[in-house]
Amino acid sequence: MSPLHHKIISISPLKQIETEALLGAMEMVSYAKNAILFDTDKVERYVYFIEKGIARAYCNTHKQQATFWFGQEGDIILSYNSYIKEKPGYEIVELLEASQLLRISHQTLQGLYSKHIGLANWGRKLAELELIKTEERFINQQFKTATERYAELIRETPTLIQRVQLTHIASYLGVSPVTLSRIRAGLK
Amino acid sequence: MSPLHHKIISISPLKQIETEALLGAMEMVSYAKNAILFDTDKVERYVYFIEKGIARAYCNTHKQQATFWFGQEGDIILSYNSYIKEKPGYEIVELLEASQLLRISHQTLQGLYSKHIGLANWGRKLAELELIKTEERFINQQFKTATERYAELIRETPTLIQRVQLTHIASYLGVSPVTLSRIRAGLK
DNA sequence: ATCATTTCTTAACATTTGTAAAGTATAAAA
DNA sequence: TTTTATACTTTACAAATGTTAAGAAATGAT
Repeated sequence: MSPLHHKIISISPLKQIETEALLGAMEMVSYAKNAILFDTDKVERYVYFIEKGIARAYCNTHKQQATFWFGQEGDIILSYNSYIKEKPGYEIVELLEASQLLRISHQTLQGLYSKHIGLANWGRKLAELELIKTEERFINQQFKTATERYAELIRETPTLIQRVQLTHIASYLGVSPVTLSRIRAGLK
Repeated sequence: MSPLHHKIISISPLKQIETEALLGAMEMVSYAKNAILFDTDKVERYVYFIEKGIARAYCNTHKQQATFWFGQEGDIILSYNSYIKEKPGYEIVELLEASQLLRISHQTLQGLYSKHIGLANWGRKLAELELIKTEERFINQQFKTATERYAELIRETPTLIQRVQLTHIASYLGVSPVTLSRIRAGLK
């Protein structure tokens, strides 16, 4: 069992049969660098877990690409908007490197949720963990300065800076590339 | 069955026995105006639904009270941080009016989740819906101006402005009270 | 009703951030 | 390698926001 498999099933305690049902329903897919995984105006049919690669989610606002999420190995890629509301998502997900992803269709997952109580609680825990992450990022975004957030980013995900171009980091931090340059110059 | 009860059980399809188990485990509690519902450094034991009243969640940052959430009738009050991690939350929840809340203990809820698959999926849906809300607010916060966000707030929750003082609204929008005054003056 | 307190607005000034443009560095392509 | 394109930094200036302080409005208490 791969580290990714292990991470997926350790989200919540599962019975043997539930583990097999979940992992058995997943398949590995490969994408080239710069591939668009999700696009706006499409209802996304799959949930993905990143085995290898890096992903970026962004919205197209007034003439800008507004980056609001990065995913690396072990992270989940999921349009909750598209998934819950069964409407086209507002986000675009792009793969910044050649990537390998583990995927499972929403339809299959729904079937598993309605059959196995362990998997229903697994899905609950998954959503709850994602919610905490989003909530923490929201609070950080609103009440810390861009300088503090950049320092945190370096501390907590130092590899990200090396793998992602700074224009995307700037957008993610909610400042212009110029301001990010000034922040970086000031921290030296 | 009250409108709040109805809203709670319509989150996800439940069997009769599940509906009864969930609603039967809830109790109504009353709080005075300005009561502190959650405090930092305490692990919160209950989840609340607002029957009547209005609530505000905030963090204490460098000399500021940073408001990041308001709840009104029908909304859920839940410290996911405290709940999932079983650690003290970072947030304080204050009731801005005399309030009536429906509550259920985390412990009871966990028991229901492990017994009834319908309730496990109800809890999943609940977390997923909260996640979408948080995600949307995050994106709004990062990529819209304070003026746009204030206009949206008036459009979508007009009663909020009347029930909550503007310093809290300003904090919620991520700007100073002075800037909010300027925004309001500009929209006339 | 009157007084005291709190909240909101307005103004002046300082600071920060964005925009535009130029230059430098890096990476990709021929 | 040379050329081309892209990404990053720096500068100068404009626009927006924060801070402080003062006055107006609203609220609460006696």
